[in-house]
Amino acid sequence: MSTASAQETSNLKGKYHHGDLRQALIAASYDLVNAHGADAFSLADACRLANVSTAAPYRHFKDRDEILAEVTARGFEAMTAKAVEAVEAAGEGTLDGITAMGLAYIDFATAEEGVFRLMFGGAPALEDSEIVMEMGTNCFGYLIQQITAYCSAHGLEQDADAVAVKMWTFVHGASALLMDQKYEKVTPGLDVKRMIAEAVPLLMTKPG
Amino acid sequence: MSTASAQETSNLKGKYHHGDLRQALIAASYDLVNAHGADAFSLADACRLANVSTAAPYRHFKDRDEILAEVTARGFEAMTAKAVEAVEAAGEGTLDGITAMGLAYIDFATAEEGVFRLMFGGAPALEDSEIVMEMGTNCFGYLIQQITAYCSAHGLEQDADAVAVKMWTFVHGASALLMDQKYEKVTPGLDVKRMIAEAVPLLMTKPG
DNA sequence: AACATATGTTAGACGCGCTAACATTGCAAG
DNA sequence: CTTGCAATGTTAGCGCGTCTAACATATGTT
Repeated sequence: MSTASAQETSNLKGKYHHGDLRQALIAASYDLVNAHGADAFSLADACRLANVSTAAPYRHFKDRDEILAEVTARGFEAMTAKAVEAVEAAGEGTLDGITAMGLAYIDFATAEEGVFRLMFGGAPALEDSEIVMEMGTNCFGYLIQQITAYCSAHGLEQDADAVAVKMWTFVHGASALLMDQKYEKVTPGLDVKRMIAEAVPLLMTKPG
Repeated sequence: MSTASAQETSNLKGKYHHGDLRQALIAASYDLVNAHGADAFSLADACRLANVSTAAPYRHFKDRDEILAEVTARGFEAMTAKAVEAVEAAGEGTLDGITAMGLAYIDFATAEEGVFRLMFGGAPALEDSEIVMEMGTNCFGYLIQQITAYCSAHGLEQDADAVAVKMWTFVHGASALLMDQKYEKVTPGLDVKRMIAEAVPLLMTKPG
């Protein structure tokens, strides 16, 4: 989702109606959030990137939060795409595929840290957005699908939902701690990929 | 009897030089961060709570981040205390104790959400603080201690560090997703305590 | 060509972080 | 006790950000 073209689209001739300011602002905001975090993100910066005045965004968005909600939605979109791609490469309905999906989640979190934090940062205004919520369930649904496929293919009778929740929990925790560099401060030499690969089968086994 | 007016919450008597503004500001900030999140936290609000002008804090703190660092440190302190207490109640070096520590972690996250988010929100200015870092390692060290005790008592030869990291990862992920109410949106009836109680033994078993 | 609509601009209100200059209090030494 | 200094608090004000209102320009429909 890297869009250095945020300016390109705006500079068509000396136009003074920007080609598609809405998209340009979303793209610019996405990059800015990734670069400096959502806290430090300012609408004004996005405006400078798009070469418009600071009042221009309000023709397209209600307020700052509405742009961030849009960025959040793009984030879920991108993450889901990355996860699907990873699974397809490693094999659908396989343990490798499921592990790969977890790793893709973590990769996304570290590669697009700012946006990931926004997606899971608990800004109440964003949580309510229809589109954001739908994207989230989509992504999780895909995980359940993979686990169900694996279980039924191997005659396991685990509750796929329960397994999926544990998996998500673990992978999300790893993402968060990785981003915060908490691991390094506490267990310096940790191999995260290996940890995930170990934990996935463990969480797959039936408890009790 | 009550000679003093009603405004003695922050201080003794109607003093013009606030008794201990530094502590009062930290306490006010702690509460505000918990109430509205670190993003929405404004130094000005804390000043109003303490009945001082917005310039007063700068006699005690370099800038806003320095107050937040102090709040963060208090957070780690409180969390560690809660964890230790929980372990001692459930039994040191036992599986129940270890599980209880995980639950205490989650309890803290949901009860003091704003501060927890601050502790793990990845504000780079705060990460460097000596005191914050020390508090973090303290808390993790205690977990390792418990796991080591349990393993040696039961003749298990797992790497306590590896187990501890997995446990922390899982519990931290659960905290994050709980705070964001992501579980409710995806698996409505989830019993989180039960999930933790199931996952702890699984993560304790040796991989491979 | 002319109007209506969409889109962008300038001006400005308001709040926040932070600094500088000024005021007051408490403490210590004469 | 008084005097003077250091600590602590206040008022004014700059710069920046969000957002609104009034004004200006492009687009396209008739």
